[in-house]
Amino acid sequence: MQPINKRIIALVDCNSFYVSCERLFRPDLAKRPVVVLSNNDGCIISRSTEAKQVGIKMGEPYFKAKPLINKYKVAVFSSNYELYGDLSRRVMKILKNFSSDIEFYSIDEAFLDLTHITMESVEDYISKIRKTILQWTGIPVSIGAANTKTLAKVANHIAKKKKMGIEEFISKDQNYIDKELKEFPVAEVWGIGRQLSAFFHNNHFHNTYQLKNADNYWVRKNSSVVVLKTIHELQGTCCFPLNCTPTVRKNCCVSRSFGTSITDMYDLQEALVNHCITAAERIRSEGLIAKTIYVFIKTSRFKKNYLSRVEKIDIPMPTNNTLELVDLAIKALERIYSKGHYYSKAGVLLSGLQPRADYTNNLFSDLNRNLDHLMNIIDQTNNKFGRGSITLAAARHNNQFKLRRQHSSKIDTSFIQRAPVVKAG
DNA sequence: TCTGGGGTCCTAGGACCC
DNA sequence: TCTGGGGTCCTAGGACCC
Repeated sequence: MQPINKRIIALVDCNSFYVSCERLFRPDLAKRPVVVLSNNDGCIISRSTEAKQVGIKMGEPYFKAKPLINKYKVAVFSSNYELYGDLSRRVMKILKNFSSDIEFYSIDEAFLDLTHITMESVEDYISKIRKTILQWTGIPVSIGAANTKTLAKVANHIAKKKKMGIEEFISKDQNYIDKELKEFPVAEVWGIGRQLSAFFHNNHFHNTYQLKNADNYWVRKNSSVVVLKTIHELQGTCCFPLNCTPTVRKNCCVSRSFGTSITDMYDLQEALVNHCITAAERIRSEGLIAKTIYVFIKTSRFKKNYLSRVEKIDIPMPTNNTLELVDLAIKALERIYSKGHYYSKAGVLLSGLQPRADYTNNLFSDLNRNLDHLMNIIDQTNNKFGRGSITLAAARHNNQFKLRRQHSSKIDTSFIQRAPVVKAG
């Protein structure tokens, strides 16, 4: 029996999003291979189709990919999150016009509930979405539509290979979908990563159609409940509903690798203070307070004598106050620091987050009121005059920690001073 | 020389309690 | 002193996602 009112879910995914953002201001790169690098110009995190075709792999370290990059004259960009964030907001804003039920899944992806569209008009509708985004922002997207998120993901993968950039399973019969699933590698299913695909491969599941028909009991016994849900989703039963109201996050982590490794505790302290300031600002902007703070430092895991240390401190009175958090972070660092190691990364994780408004004040809460007020003033000032206009002395800026960012386009479409200049005539 | 950063959820195992 | 069963909570580690 067919369930009544089967959902129609579309997945809109921006093609090679970071690369597409950079290309907006570099039309000369439209047909050339392009890659975007992670922080510190470390790894390749976005590739144009042409870059994929010449064999550059996702996540590959930049220095390892350099021979190919030179050989094929690949254009290289450092990541520019101000630009990507702004373009993402523009794309999402357009999507809201097409459905009010929308889950913003990542910087370049969103699930839309299109149940209000008739089955017959789904193809036209998603095609219209695609054209509108391309016309209004210049960003190419692929769209897949199906009854469940997992199938919409499959459809999206197929859409990526089609010229029109769309694929829908809504008006198609089961034979059509099964035929596509037989061609679809298990490793590409949403929720099946490296370990699980190896596991299924070893157990003779070679395509997604076979996975879809796997024995439930066997799967539950030998794998996890998440995989079982994934299989139900492949069969067309919704197990991962759309999450349209953003939930309060549970953690906030700020960490960076250093441009060059450091040994001195006060250098580590300076980096951690900066991360702590960022993390505190972030949770304040979301109206949250933290119950626990973790501080971690580590040496390079690619070198000998890898060292990774973490210290957890439970905060007696949950807070989002920079001064208190920085104080705790410094204490934590003093406990875990040991001399003579070359540290390559440090970070702060604020955990047990809860809305400030939900927290019941106690006898000592009044003590914090002045500090809260101070934080408000600092946040307002920094919003108005730019980040870091007011900061802590302990966050003094040392160039040593500056990220390597040698290939940045430096364009920021949300900040007029950094908009590109066009000269006429 | 050079190897990102930020999330979520599940599971197993230990501590503790009745 | 030893023993059983059942429950909760926490944590670390693993797997996944983008």
